[in-house]
Amino acid sequence: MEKNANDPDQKPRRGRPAVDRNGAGIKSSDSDTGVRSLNRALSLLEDVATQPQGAALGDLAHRAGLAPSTAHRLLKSLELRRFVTQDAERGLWFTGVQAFITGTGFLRNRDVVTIARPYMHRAMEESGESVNLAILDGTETIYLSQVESRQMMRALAPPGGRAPLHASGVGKALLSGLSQQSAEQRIANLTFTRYSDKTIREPAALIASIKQAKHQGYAVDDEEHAVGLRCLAAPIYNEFGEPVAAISISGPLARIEDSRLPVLGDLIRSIAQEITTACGGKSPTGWN
Amino acid sequence: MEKNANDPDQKPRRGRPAVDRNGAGIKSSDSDTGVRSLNRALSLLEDVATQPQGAALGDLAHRAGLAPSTAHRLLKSLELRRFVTQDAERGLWFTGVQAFITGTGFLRNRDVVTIARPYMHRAMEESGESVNLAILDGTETIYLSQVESRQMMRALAPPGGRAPLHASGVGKALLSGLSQQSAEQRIANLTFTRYSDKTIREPAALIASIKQAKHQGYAVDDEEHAVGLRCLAAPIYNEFGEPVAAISISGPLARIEDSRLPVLGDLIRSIAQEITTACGGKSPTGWN
DNA sequence: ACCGCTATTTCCATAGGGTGGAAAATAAGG
DNA sequence: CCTTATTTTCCACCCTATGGAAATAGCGGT
Repeated sequence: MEKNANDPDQKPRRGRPAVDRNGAGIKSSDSDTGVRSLNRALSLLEDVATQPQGAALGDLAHRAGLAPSTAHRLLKSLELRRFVTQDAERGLWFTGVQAFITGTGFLRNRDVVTIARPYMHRAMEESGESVNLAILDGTETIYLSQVESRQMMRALAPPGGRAPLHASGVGKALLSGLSQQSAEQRIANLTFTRYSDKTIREPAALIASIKQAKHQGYAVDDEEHAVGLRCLAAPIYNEFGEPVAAISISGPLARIEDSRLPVLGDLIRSIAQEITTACGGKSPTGWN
Repeated sequence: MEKNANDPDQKPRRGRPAVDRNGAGIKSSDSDTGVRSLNRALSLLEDVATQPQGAALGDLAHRAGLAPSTAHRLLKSLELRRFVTQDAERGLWFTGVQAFITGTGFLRNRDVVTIARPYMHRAMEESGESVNLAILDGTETIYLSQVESRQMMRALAPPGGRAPLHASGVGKALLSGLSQQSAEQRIANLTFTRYSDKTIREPAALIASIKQAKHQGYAVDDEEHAVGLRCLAAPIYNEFGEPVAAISISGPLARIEDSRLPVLGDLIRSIAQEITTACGGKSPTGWN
């Protein structure tokens, strides 16, 4: 994915060659490129999606820098296609089914999600904790699917959610799957946001942590993203030995004690290996 | 959801009242309502999402009834926001990350319970019997919500209550939604507690009953849990085709006669299907 | 109960922008 | 090498999205 975004060497395809109109690939905030009404509608759609409690027309219009009437027309148009829904009583706007259905089209391409599903179930059964699958996207990871633990208290990583590379099990696992060079390159672009006292806040420490992860085959997030939350993760490789996804087990500190770390670590590592094999992938051979 | 579509009794909200401009709530195919460019872009987006192998510009334009140049402009605009991605080598279009992220906003708001509610009401009205929603939890099912019948004598399944997998309509419906392998695995762990003369007490009989349920699309509990109580149930699936919940109609033997079984069975099956769709789920494709 | 106040929804004249045909550019096929 | 298929760009026209204003209706204070 995202081949156009970062690959400097793309094979030319048919047709008149595309030309980079705006200097860099910088995403202009709203105007100046693309179809205006579409851009605005997508802004509204994204905004609505980030408001679990529902969003009011006025606020949406204000945040998008639009006149209420314009925002209203676009929302009504989105509603017609079921991309958003309006609450009948309070008039608040929510994300609609069609947006979800369309969005999951993203998953159909990557059969990793489908293939991994039964393995994730098994990992949940064997560990008793929630199991997540995530992919790399720039300086973040994005959760694609989750199998929830049956415990009352359980970790939540809703599909579509994001996690930082430097402060998540899946993030460190994905980094550990890259070559040292690519990993350090990505690390150089990170902003080390602090989430807890234990959050890694400098490149050197992160690189050390990743080296250890690479050595033992799984990455550990020990309350680095949220207090009381521990997480063990391992990378899944494609046929080129590139990490395409990572799988993780996450649960409360109370249940994931020190003594269980090696056990669960080995579990997640071997399951990641199985998924890699099932997908037709292989672990990277060139160890650098 | 869809409160505006079928609920005849909506509370009026603030502002100028909405007026149904086009006679029925009929979704006009493409034009005549809404912002045109947005409609067209959403058509393209939906189309792209249904093409796991990627879609070519020409085909997309043709299917949407657009000039290639127009389709291209809209797609480029969607690409800018990462709602679609273009394969660098072959120029094919795929669903983008942002569509996925935005779409999952749908899950954060409205869960199965909320979405199912109006459908449960309808099922109650059409059947005259109590309607229940339950989820799978280990070797039991848990009732999440109920719409009570208006009859004097009616079945009660209070939210929070539990029912065994082998002796309840919802239990058997949930099992029928699993792959045969997972189902038999769970059945192996059951203790076949006896509730009535008709309670199924051995794995083979349960498997047979579930196979029939899978075949006809709904499960039947014929006084297997309580004497005089009959129950018809069907599974609700998530986006992975996994059964996440089941909906059931339950009432006294006196009212649910043999002749009504197929009728009510079809009712509950089709309503479960509707809820599945409304939740963004899909029936399992790979048959065991 | 009355009266602002605020928020949503509709309407409409305007002009800004989306549209589609055609041309340009390129790869694939014969 | 020439033709065909496909993508991408360009541009003048005219349709359509735009946003201010009006209409409608809760909400809250007095």
